[in-house]
Amino acid sequence: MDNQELRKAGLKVTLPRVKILQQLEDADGRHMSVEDIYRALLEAGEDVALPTIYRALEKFEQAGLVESHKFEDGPAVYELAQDEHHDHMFCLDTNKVIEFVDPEIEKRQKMIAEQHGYELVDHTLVLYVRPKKKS
Amino acid sequence: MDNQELRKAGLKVTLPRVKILQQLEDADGRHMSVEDIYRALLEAGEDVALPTIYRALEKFEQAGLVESHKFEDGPAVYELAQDEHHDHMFCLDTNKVIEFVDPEIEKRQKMIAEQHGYELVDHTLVLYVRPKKKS
DNA sequence: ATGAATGCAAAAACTTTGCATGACG
DNA sequence: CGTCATGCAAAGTTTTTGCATTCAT
Repeated sequence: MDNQELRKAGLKVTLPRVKILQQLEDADGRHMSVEDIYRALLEAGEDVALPTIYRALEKFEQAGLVESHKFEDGPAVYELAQDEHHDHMFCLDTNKVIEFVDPEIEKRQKMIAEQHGYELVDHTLVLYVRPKKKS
Repeated sequence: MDNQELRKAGLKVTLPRVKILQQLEDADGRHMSVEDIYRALLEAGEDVALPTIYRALEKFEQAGLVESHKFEDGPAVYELAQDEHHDHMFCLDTNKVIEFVDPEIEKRQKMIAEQHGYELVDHTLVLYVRPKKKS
């Protein structure tokens, strides 16, 4: 099943790639770092080298299968690409990541870029938040 | 004059700190990496160690004197803190950085955080753009 | 068979830390 | 003077690269 995804993306189907993709699927929305994937595979008895994971994810991203993000400091994290674009909210207390979309914000970004004579290629928007304290 | 800024911020006024702050002032809006500052100081005949620059900027940022940003990959870049908050547009062709503010986007960010039960502490918004191609 | 992917080791890029010395207040 | 900043060297973290071997098609 992953094989189809990879093949469809024009990527050679190898065991490491299938396993890495599976990890992201099993993560079911949670964002994983390369290290996370590496350790998860180790525990599953699969021994995949770190550079392989970096290279696979790079390919996956180029193919549009996954997206990477960098929150605050720390390593890049990866998630399966979803149908609709979304931005992220990062909770500074719990490190929890929440996804959201705001059509109005999206629209204005495009508008602002164009007002400056540019074409909007991509954007990153991360809201750093804390649980609202009840007063 | 920088001395006042530093003193006012409760920071000990040392030669390296003054020189570093000067570089950011001379940069006049352009964002500088630690390496940029380091080399600029070297060329100016000032010999300041890299860790000193990192540590000084860390202090400056805590004191609200400077802001740091990370665009795509590459090193963190620093700029003098300005009165009003702003976001950034990063040109993928020229690496030029353009600053902008959109009150509507600001408002909606806050709203979205609150709708999810959070308090908006900070945010990063970077538009990655390319010069509009004339068709 | 051929080109691409892997694994290993090594390096690169950026940043931080430990510790002895020196400077600010 | 006591404390904090500095410089140096070394290490830490994350990511990339070179190269020989293996694998997919």
